[in-house]
Amino acid sequence: MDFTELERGTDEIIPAEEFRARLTAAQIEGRRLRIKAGFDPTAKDLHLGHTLLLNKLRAFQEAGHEAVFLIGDFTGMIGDPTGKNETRKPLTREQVEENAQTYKEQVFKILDPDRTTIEFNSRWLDKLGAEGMIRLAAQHTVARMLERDDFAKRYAANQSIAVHEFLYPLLQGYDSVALKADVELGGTDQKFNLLMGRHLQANAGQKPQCIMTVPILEGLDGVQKMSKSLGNYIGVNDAPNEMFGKIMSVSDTLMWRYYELLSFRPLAEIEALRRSVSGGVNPRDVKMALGVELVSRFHGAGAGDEAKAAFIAQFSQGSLPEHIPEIRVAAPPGGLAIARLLKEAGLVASNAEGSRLVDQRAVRVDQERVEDRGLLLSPGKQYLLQVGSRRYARVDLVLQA
RNA sequence: GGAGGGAUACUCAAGCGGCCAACGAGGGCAGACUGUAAAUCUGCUGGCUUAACGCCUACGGUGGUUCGAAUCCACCUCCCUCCA
Repeated sequence: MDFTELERGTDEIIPAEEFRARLTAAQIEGRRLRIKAGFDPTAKDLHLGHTLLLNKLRAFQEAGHEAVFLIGDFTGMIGDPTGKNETRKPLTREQVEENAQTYKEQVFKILDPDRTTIEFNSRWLDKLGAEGMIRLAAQHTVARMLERDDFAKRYAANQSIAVHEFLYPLLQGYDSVALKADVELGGTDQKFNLLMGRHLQANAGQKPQCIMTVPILEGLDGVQKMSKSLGNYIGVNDAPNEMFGKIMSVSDTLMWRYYELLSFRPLAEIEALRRSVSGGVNPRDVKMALGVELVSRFHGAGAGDEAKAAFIAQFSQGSLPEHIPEIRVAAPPGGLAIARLLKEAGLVASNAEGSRLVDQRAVRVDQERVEDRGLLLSPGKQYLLQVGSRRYARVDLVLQA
């Protein structure tokens, strides 16, 4: 039996031998395994980091197994403390449900809807009750809980750990018991939680799940993990040109990481690209190819090439972007100061920032660099505003009523 | 329950009566150079204002001392450590 496709791009499989044995046995018996991957609906949008897990889930799906896309609507109200050095503020049930809804639309860009089971963990956790919770908590010790990396660090650094944060891994583990999961997928930072599932399943008399971890995808900065709150993410729902642009802004080093983890190209092909770059090919072009692949994946065939063309036109040839937001702004008869206009147009956050940027020679009106922060623009005309190379607006300056 | 330490801007972190809108670092933004890359150099990084060394808001919260407080005092909230 060939495991390469399922095991590609994973970090750890525990226990590795059992994993293979289980797959083989399932095949022989003609049985489907339940593959669980949980998502925390604490954010509205999925980004490429999440797709690593989804891609993997899909691989299992294609191998004929049952993919369980678990939405942690109950646990989302706690918020997984993983990687955070502070307690998250709990979400309300409404927020969680709203986010869960948008998740569904996004995941089916990757998963096959007909072969995906969507579950919400409130289904069983709501019923658990205080008694159940206590019984669950009794199955683990504080000392072992503190083995978890981020708890250990926070404890050592004199940072607070709220008691309810200990419940998160327990509840996530209990999900595996409730689902009788055969395999659970998660990021490497989830290892502790995933192992908890094994522990609780064993206590419940179930065969403990195998766990598979996938690497954490670095964000655009190349250092911290991709996350919306850090603003270094590429969203599944990002517009094609924006998605392409973000990929192009990634460093050359990080580009290879993205190739490794996000591209569906065979590893041999990626290796060939790498050789071509050391042989003198411009890495920019290789990066564009990645952009085309990813944009097409999320926006349909052809979308990638269009985004590439738009990118070249705007940034390589310096022409204006296709879609420039148009805004109408009212001005007094004597004219409106440039900084204020930038603020009204939403290009800067405050008048002070607008003035600073003018001083920094970052502002253009009708393609002309503005040198004077005292510039007044008179009403009755349309102006093209630019701040830096990325912020644009076309403004209709009308006479104030 | 007792004793002690701490809370400063996006983050870390100085400041301990006026020279503090607050050192420094990181991050971010912008300019130069480029491939919207990296590296590097430079500038900016509270708001408002007809721009000035003007006004307003800001150093966990509330009060107080003082001509003047991030800086001193009291109480409160939260965090951490040790003891019980």
